[in-house]
Amino acid sequence: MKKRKRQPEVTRARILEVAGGEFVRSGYAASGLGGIVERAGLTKGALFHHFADKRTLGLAWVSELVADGMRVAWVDPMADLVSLDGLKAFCRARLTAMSGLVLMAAEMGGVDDAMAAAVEEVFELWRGGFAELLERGKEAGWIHRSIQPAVEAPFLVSMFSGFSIGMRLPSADPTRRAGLMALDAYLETLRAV
Amino acid sequence: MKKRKRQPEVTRARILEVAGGEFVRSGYAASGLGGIVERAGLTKGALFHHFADKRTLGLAWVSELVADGMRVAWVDPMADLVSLDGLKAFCRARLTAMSGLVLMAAEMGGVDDAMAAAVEEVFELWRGGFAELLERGKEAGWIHRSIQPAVEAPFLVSMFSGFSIGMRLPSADPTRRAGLMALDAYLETLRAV
DNA sequence: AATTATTCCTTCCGGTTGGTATGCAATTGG
DNA sequence: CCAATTGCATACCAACCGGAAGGAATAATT
Repeated sequence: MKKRKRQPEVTRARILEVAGGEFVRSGYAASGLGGIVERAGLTKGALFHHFADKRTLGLAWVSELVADGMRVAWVDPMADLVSLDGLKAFCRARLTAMSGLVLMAAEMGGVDDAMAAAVEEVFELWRGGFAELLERGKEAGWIHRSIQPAVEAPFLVSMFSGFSIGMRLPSADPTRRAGLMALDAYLETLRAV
Repeated sequence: MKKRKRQPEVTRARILEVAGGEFVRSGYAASGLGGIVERAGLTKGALFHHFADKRTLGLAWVSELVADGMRVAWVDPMADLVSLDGLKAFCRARLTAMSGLVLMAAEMGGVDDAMAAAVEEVFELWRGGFAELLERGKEAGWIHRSIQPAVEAPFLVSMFSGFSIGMRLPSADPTRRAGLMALDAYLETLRAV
């Protein structure tokens, strides 16, 4: 059982992971490639072998890791939700799970079109997940018939984006808790009568 | 009537304004001081005369211009709202008015404590404005009695933060419009019966 | 075994960044 | 009217940035 000494995809994944960590912590622009490769225990040579430039690295992170994270943290688990109370608990638990994506969205808005498009795709995944869930909930009878999934989904995504931002700030705990209460109250409006 | 050649506070205000524009467009980290003074038609000498360093500049922008903008764009006009329909129209019109603040919040979250605190203060202004408005609406009878202003306000602020992020992305128009429809529907739940 | 291609590292570079040192004109105070 | 201070510009710098070039090690192919 010999250990491979060159494992390209492992190295690539490692770079992506460390870079993503930096992006989430400090933002894209504030993250230096030097710091990234240092944390990864590599050098710039390795980085530039796997990624053409910083933009490509950021792009790969969004469309690979973040997109996967979206599926794993939101879209897939939603398939298991079978009640409004389940949805409420789920939302509460996942509140900040996408703060990296939201940060990227804020930063890339008017700066880099390709990046903004990649971010938008992940948001579309998110919205799609919610829409599908709501549709299922209507059929199963625990979401009110008057709810239009395609209308409510973008609203939900905006909301969770906003919460993700808020969680990055040093808000007082009562304020945070109040937000969660109101979130619950809103989700309650989706309930079938 | 001689024109003054040195107008310190005008210069200072100009720097703040231009810097803020850059921060909003590209983010704080991605905004270079060189570009800022160039756009302002000044030099670094002027900038560093008025501000100790980049952090101080950013801090001053948030706690002066952004805070004032919050009052002018949200808090003050809220005093004139006397109906839920008025509130709905107002919210629609102001959707993106604070995208700069939100961006700053996202970027500064875990990076700079002082900056995050300054941003948090502006968010607190925002929440306070909503809370006061809802309180007044309850007394005036166009907000439902069951609404707790201190609970709903943080939720509203999170929502609008999220919408501000979304507006920076190249989302399809139907998606945007759907979000607005759902926003209206949510605001409707605040109405007195 | 020899050759070739891939993977990763070392080293370096030009440009840009935030920031400083200094000089001098405009203003202000006495 | 003169000295002191303020307001801003010029010139400059060290550090860091993203990125290029090319060499060494490993894997694949023959």
